[in-house]
Amino acid sequence: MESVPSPRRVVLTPGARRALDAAGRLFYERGIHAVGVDLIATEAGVTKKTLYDRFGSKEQIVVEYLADRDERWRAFLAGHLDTAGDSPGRRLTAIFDASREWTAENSAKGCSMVNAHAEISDPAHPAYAVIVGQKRWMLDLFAGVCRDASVRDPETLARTVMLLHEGALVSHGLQVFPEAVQLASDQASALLAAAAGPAR
Amino acid sequence: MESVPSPRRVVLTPGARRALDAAGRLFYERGIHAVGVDLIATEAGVTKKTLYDRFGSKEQIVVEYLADRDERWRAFLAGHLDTAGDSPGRRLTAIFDASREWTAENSAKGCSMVNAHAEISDPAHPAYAVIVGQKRWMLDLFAGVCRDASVRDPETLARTVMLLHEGALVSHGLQVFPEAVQLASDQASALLAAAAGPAR
DNA sequence: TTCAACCTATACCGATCTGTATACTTTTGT
DNA sequence: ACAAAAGTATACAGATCGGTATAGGTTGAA
Repeated sequence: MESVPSPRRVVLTPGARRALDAAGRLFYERGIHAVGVDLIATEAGVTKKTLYDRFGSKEQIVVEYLADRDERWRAFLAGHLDTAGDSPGRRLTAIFDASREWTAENSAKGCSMVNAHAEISDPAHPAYAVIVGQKRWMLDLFAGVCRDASVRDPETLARTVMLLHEGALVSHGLQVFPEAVQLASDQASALLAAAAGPAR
Repeated sequence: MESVPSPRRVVLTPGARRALDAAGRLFYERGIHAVGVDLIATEAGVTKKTLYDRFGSKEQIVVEYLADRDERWRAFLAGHLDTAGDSPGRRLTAIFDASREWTAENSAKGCSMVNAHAEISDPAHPAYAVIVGQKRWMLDLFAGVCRDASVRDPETLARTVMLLHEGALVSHGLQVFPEAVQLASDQASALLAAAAGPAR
């Protein structure tokens, strides 16, 4: 039903999988340009030859890193949505619950897509599509929930929820204040209830 | 009244000023680690010796870049706030108006502090204080406005406005949808009005 | 006038970067 | 059993990195 956005061309052999895991951790924690391929190889316990036999270039490792992380996030989110039922309110809460758990476990430094975007200047870079694709997909997801809630202006509400969500990821990463995702969740739910309530 | 948070130790001679301007543009557009000191020197029309005589290290150039940008943003914002009067509603609008103009002119790739944070892993890095300092200062600014509005829970409202603001900067930088800052402004104003309205 | 501050020009250093080459070993499916 | 795939180990290439050294030129104020 849905087109798979992953531009993956790499077969993940055991060595490639370990390399991708190590690269993902290092890229996220230290930044993409600050991590060299030698370090990735050492941390993964593979040789540089294996890296280049599987991925071909560092750029491709970066693309796989983002595509893999996007894939895992969507699967994690799908697990939460599957148990949320059909109520728009519950579905919205499920999304933010997933974000709260995900950020607590895997996103102490904020959104990996936003962070990667900070280091990539060329819009023709293949990672760009992955980054922008996830954001557009999240906006579409919010829009679907808002449309199902029969609010007056679902697109505007979805965009506002998107602002709260993105703002929470940033605020969490920079530790501006605690429980940012929970606050965003509460405020988004309140907005949805206020917009859907009067129509009932 | 307010302590100046700038950790600046550098005298900005004409050559240093040109270097800092070039570094700022390059760091923001391409990322910090992707820009070498040779490129900065070439673009600024100075020699590397001048760079190191004035700044001492690339790390210090990074700190000056962020501190300078923070300083210019605060001055730009102060200009808008000075003409806004004392009304909390007008002051909030003035902040978002400033953000809207600033992002349109100087922040096509999102918040420079957030982007720099993505490339810095060590919390002991001197740039960290500048980055986190600006976010905390913005939150305090929102909190002051909300307190003046006599709303029930000014701290929570300020944090919510912060989420909208940060989310708008990210969404603008990633071009998730157009006019993100304007939407954040409208939503923040609506929240303030809703929270202050019933008490009047 | 003289001295210090500021600057250009150029060459260099050791380290690190992405990527490749060569030779050999292990695993795996048929 | 055998061949292809996947892996290790190591060395190396060319470029670029941050940073330094040396020598000389320009400017402005005491």
